Amino acid sequence: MIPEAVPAHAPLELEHFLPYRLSILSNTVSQGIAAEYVERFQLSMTEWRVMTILARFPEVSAREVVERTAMDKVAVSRAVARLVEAGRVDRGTHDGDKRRSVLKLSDAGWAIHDEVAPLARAHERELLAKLDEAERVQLDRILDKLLA
Amino acid sequence: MIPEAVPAHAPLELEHFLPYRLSILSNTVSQGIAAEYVERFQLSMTEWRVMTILARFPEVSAREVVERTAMDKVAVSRAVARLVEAGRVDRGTHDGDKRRSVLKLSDAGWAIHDEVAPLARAHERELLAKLDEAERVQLDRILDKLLA
DNA sequence: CCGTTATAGTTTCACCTGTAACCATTTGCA
DNA sequence: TGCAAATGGTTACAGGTGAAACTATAACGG
Repeated sequence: MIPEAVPAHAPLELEHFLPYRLSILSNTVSQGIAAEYVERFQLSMTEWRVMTILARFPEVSAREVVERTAMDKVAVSRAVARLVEAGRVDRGTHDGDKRRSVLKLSDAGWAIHDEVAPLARAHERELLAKLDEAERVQLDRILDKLLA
Repeated sequence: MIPEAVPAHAPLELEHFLPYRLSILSNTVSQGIAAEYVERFQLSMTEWRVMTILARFPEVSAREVVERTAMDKVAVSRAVARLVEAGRVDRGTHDGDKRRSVLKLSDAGWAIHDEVAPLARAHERELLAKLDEAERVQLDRILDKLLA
């Protein structure tokens, strides 16, 4: 038996470690977009996410927002409270179930949405411009699988 | 001129919006891994990240950790402070530059590293198992490009 | 040399976040 | 019916986070 050298410890190589790379990429991208609206509209990232859901599915309850965004229910509750406070979202009560809220963008909310959405899309395009068409298709398929 | 209907507003479709999908995926994966060590070792995600850097690049300064992780310098400072406090990292001072710290894992730090690293790798394997070999190669190339 | 500027790292502050406990309402079933 | 369990949503608390200000040391330029 030849004596072994130091057992090596096998450190992770972060630069090839998928969860790490995803985290860096996601943070970079999201913060890049957020930088455009956080200051300009005093709008947090969670608030913006809620707004995008309300834009796409009007008259939903807070619970549906939670389901559709995978955000924490407390985070949604607070984001909605701030949006209502700021006059960007109208909150009503569901007929027949007084627990449920009914949320929708106000005119002011829509105005902000219509300014921010194109900025967000532009960022996405910029990101995707780094890939060729085949790669874009591949990425889409891969994300579908990983998110399933 | 035919009067237009409602101007449409063109809401983002989050479920096809790349930054959003990346964010969901990244959070799911990172939290899945963190769930394994946060409770068990009283170790935060930022502390673990610092440890992985120190495992791979012994004797670095806090600044180098910042550069390699894209983490905030304040976050690193605090994570290091807690790790030192817990006896998992030894902090020295650089010869010839008293501002710089010299960080490395202690034996206790290595022991934790050697337990957590395989768990992290197992999670990565589990995630990648959803893809076939061609897709894994594609994903790697795509991430290289997007992160460049 | 000596004063200005830059750098490594920490502290402070104001805010965001998740967990758990909570309140009000509704549902389910005995 | 009527009461326990479930559900929608908020509040309280105990951290975590980044920006900006601060301290100590080092580098630079006259």
